[in-house]
Amino acid sequence: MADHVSGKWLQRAGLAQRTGCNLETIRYYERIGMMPDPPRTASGYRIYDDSHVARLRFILRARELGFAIEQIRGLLDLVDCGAQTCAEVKERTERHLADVRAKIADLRRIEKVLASTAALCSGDEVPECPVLDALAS
Amino acid sequence: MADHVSGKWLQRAGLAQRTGCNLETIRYYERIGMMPDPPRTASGYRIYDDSHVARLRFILRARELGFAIEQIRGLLDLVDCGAQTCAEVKERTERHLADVRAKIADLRRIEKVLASTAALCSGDEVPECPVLDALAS
DNA sequence: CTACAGTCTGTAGCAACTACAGGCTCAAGA
DNA sequence: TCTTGAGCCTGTAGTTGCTACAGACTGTAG
Repeated sequence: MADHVSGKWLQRAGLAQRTGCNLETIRYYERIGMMPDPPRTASGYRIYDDSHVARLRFILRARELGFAIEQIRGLLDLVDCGAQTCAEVKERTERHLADVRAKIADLRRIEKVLASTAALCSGDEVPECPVLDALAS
Repeated sequence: MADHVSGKWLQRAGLAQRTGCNLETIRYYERIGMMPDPPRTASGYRIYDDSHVARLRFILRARELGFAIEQIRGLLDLVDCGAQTCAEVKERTERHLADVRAKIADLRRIEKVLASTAALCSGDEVPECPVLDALAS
């Protein structure tokens, strides 16, 4: 049980540290089947290797780019089957990109309303407020 | 029990219809204390009037502008106490605006990465894909 | 030999809803 | 008058993506 110190394999904390992933999130990904059930030591401790590091990094990068868990699962399924094609992945990426752009558009609309309404505020210690008026109207 | 038809007061579905709010969401807002517990008919049906319509619209508008429930609760608390000042509301609005702008910045970073990576894709029926490479790297 | 850090499991909580199931009530048509 | 069906009631579970705990066990260092 000292090989995880010598670096031959990793325990959960090691995987977390190598990937920047939260400790509990690893277990969560295993539970929902994004990460495989890892082999165990005789006493039940999880054993990870570089393949786990790579897969978890893939998931985390995709999450950083805003892909939903189910979308990432889809990508991983493709790759796991060796069935991925650049055409398919590109299409999925562009669909996701469209979602991202829609969210940006939503937020920019919100930003405009907030900024223009707040700009009407006197900022004085008075009860009347254009922001409240806008919300109540 | 016919006054809600004549328009003197509203039942839950009427309030939902007047505000565009989902039926169940009304009950949810009552449960978490954003909306007051409404008076009831003898048989337990909720009774709403214009004050409920106004308050619910306030909440829904604020939600549309991305305010979190707790922020809205804060604004409503101010107003309910008559303690609101334009200065205070402006400050809260600008804090929220900063959050919105941060989210936009995040999404734009994501958008750039997605767009530039997808642009590298051949889109062909080949297994190699720049998007997958970027995620795996 | 004993601390104590690390791991294990199951479960509960977060935001902000949404959607049932199973039981009442009310108004309208036969 | 009776019945049908829509609408209301309550409690609870599901959603997404984690995060955090409690209580038990294990492994290592002093």
